[in-house]
Amino acid sequence: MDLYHVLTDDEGRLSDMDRKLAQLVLQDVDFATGSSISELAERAGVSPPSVTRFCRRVGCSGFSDFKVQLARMTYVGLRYLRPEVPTSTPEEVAEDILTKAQNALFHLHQQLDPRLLNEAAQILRAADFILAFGSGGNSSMISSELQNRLFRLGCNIHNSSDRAMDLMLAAGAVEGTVAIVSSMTGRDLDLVRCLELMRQRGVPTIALTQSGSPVARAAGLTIPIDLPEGRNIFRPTSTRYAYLAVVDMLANLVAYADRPRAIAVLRRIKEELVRSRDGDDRQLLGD
Amino acid sequence: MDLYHVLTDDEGRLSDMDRKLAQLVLQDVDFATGSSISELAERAGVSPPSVTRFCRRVGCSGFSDFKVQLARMTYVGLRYLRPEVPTSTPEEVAEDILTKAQNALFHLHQQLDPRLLNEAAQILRAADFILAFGSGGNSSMISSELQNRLFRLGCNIHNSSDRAMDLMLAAGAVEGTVAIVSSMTGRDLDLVRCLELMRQRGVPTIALTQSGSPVARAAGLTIPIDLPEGRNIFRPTSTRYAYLAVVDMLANLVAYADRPRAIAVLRRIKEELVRSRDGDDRQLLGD
DNA sequence: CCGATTCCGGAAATTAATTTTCACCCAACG
DNA sequence: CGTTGGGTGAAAATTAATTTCCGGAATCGG
Repeated sequence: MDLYHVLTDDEGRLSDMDRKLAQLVLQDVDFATGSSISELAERAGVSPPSVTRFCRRVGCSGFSDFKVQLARMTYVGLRYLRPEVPTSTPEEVAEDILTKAQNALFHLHQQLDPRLLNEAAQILRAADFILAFGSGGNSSMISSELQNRLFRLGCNIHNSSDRAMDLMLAAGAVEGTVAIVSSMTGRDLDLVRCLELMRQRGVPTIALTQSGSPVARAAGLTIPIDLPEGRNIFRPTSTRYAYLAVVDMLANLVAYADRPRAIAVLRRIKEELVRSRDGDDRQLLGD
Repeated sequence: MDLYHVLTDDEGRLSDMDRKLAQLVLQDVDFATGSSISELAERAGVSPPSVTRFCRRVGCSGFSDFKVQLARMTYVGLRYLRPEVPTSTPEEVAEDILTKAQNALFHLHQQLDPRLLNEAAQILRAADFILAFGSGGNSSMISSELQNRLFRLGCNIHNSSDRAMDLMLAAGAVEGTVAIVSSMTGRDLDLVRCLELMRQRGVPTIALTQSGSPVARAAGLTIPIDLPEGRNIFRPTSTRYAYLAVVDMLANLVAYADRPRAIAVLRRIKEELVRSRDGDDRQLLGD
């Protein structure tokens, strides 16, 4: 399924010739997708049958299928293969950012476990009160986004990006509270402390973070978001798209868990908005 | 080049049969990319040569090239074609959200004018002080994100999501100020008022909004973000990804406009962060 | 309304590409 | 040193794509 990983041969499954081909293909994906089997074979210095065999070994049904898979992979992964393209013109910057964002979403898709997501949504749904923590430019955006999305669904929620405040909130959490935290590095020790405090007191905790990190270990339920960091492609900047998508998903699932309530609240908010504007009702359809 | 638009036949350039084929292809891209020319021809009820001719007419060199182009296009646009998949299971919700987000990015890519982007970045770069406005759950995220990204690059910037405050800030803006506003609907009349106030006073204004909207008309420079709203696919929820990407691009371009300054500021911030954490230096590499 | 012309699509033939078969070589191992 | 297994390329076979050519339908002019 994941052609890219097969081609990079992480497991060493490929023979010498296969590796030569894989390298050639990765080096110039456009050529590979555009050429015929014999052109590719010639450039690689092998025979056409070898190319066919190669395609089979990497999991495709034939050369034609290989090209399609390759093309499908590239759109998302092109920059990933040649990461250090210097980006300086506005076109390049735009392309680069979009590709990285799409890459982040793509990888999220590959690793996401919907059951965990759903479990988290059910916990949030059942909460009397939700605390959303996350500090630093990136995670604070996520926690405020959680607040923004969930209050519309009838959840009582407060978000905080203030570490000192977080600790107090955590220490003072009463029964019925649920905490959801975000940390891209997973190494925010104040946050870990908050999670520990709350777990001791029986407050369910959900973390959006790197798996295996201190924050992940301290949380009751972790939704792991692990984007490859190789070659500095997945910096927080692009990782945010994945986090944001997870928030979107959680909000959707919470909404679906109790549609009537969500619809009722959304409608009230919408009415209020329409009243304060020039009849524009699009702003809030959000979900 | 842009296969998707040719296939949707916006210009009515295609013949009846071509349209039939285009529709079939769009309906089931997976089948089209996976099948042979005769399979596709049979399912469409046409002859293989017609398929070849069709491929030529839509700008490909042949059927094989067509499949590759299609595969390249698809990954991003797939769900757009079958939008009303009812989403209820966690898997479907996850898939749906990711696809919509990728769609939004895809469309942004298609319509974005990098020159405008660069122009905006240069204006921001030259500003003594930047005001970032945007209210409501979505645009307030964007304005706070602008603040978060640009202050790291050495820009003096303040963001506000408070309409009353916005008006005061606009009225009081001194020379050297630049305003950048975000409005997904473009119908925020308070924002329009702010823009008018500032333009009168010679304060350059940049808007991220729908083209042709009141906000767009009131702004000095508009970076249009028009995502198709048909069939409710591009609700604000997914449009945010596009807005966020534009912020990313602007931040990048501002940074590149004066690398030394950006690097110096980033380094200072990073040092501070590392000191306050357990040596984790990844959080801020942002760009 | 009729005939000619043009455009378009399909059948068959042609051509090109891919895949299979088969024979060979090299390396590893008995 | 021979044998066996894995892998390779040449050639053949097969399959797929494309071109050619012809026929039919629509259109326009008479």
